Amino acid sequence: MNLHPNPRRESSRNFARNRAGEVGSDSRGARLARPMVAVDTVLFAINEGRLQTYLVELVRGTGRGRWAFPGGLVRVGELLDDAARRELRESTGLTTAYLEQLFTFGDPSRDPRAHVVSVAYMALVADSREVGGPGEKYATGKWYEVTRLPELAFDHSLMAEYALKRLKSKLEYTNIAYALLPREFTFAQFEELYAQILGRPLDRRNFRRRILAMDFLKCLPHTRRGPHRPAALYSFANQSLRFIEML
Amino acid sequence: MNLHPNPRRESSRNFARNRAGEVGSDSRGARLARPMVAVDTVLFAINEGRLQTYLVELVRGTGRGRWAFPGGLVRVGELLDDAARRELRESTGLTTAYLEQLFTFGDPSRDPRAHVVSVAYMALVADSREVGGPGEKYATGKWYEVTRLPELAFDHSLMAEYALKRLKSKLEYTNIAYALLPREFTFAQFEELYAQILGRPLDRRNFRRRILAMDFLKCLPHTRRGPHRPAALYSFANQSLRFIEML
DNA sequence: TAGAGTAAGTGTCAGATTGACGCAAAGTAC
DNA sequence: GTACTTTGCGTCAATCTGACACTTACTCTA
Repeated sequence: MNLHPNPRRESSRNFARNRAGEVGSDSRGARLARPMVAVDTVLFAINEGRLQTYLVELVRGTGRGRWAFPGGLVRVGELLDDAARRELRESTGLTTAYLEQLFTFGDPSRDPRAHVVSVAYMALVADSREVGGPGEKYATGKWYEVTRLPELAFDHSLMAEYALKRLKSKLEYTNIAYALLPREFTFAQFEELYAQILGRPLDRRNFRRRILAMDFLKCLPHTRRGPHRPAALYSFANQSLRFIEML
Repeated sequence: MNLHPNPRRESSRNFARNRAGEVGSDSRGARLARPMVAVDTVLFAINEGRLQTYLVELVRGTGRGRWAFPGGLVRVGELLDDAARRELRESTGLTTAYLEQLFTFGDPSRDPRAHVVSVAYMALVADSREVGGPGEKYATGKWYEVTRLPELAFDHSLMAEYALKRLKSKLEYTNIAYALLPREFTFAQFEELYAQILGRPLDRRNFRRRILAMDFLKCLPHTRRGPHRPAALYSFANQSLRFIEML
């Protein structure tokens, strides 16, 4: 990050030739004999109390007609995070979302057409209605419950698994839930979110005690009124990722 | 992972052209306008009771004379893990080591010569004496204490930070220490390893209680004899990564 | 062979945390 | 005002954690 372009730099072209030579080049020539770099993003949201993820239907290439997470090639000069954000914007219209790098999948056979190294991301949004159409690149875009995904293209089911695992574990020791909830919410909503993602019921009283001890929620002065007893409203003290102190 | 090369695949060349067109191509032509993919490996070992990491001195290019973690470009058709293993073998002679993917660094300015996306790995060896010379590619190879690293090339100090953080946290909830210890060891060695990596002293009695409760060590029938009271010898029940049950 | 030196090995107690458990309060709808 | 539904809270027992110091077992040397 603290690197400055060197004034006496070699040209990119020469560098490519050097490095490719260095690693032993492919018969088709050094310039083509390189894997490509892509990003793919697993986008999560809670819809009607269910954890869902956004899939797009592929129109081109081998995966045609199959479902996948939105993604695409990284451009030269582009940050990985920016590439993920750009692809997400192009395929969902989202301009802001929580975004986190997950893992990089590089098996040369993961895409039958070419060696594409894909950096997988996880993204979170609070309101799936912010997500527009699938853009021009894909046929359809659709939310699926994470427990009922269709068959996915490439190695995207691995990515799904990985993303869910990461989300689960970050729920336990960070305030990451802020990215999946509206600005104000009841404790019941909050608890349902945890139960839904962790995939198991939680004891209401113990859960409340544990969460309030973590001290990242603040109780708002007003309440949500409805057919039953009014519910206190809460919001997050920080709308950015915080790690909970663990000993 | 469960993808098979498609018999009716497009040629790699066409695919590259399609995809590059799809993302909006660079002025110098689609084929060159792609980031390169590299791997870099942060290798750890305990030497004389200190956590150290292996650095190589760069001979070519901009970083010449500076220190860096061993790494290099990924070849077409090569798994990322294999690339990391290959580079590690070429620069240290190591044929086996614990290896784990850490994070992918893709800032286009991280290498002033070209846009190189680097997948960082962490590797662990039990005995640094297994590590031979730096191979042909580098001028020198040397072990440095993690607390006293020289200035590093590229963004490698970020990688170092990242690797150390990962190692610390995995110590807490896995048996990863097996990869840094000889087959048999005393409890004192084990404790020193933790204290060294975590960077803080541990209470011997509490630590022993906690570790033995995790139940991944087995006490061997023989002891290490020396000038003082004989020490019981231990070894790991599993020589592969296990996660400790946490509620 | 006895005493000094050194590292190994062990137990307790107080305070904090966790998990199991059920009932009263506050609204709306009829 | 009664029924219904959701919210919101407290206690107890068991477990876990962190602080804390002395005894044991061996070697070396005088």
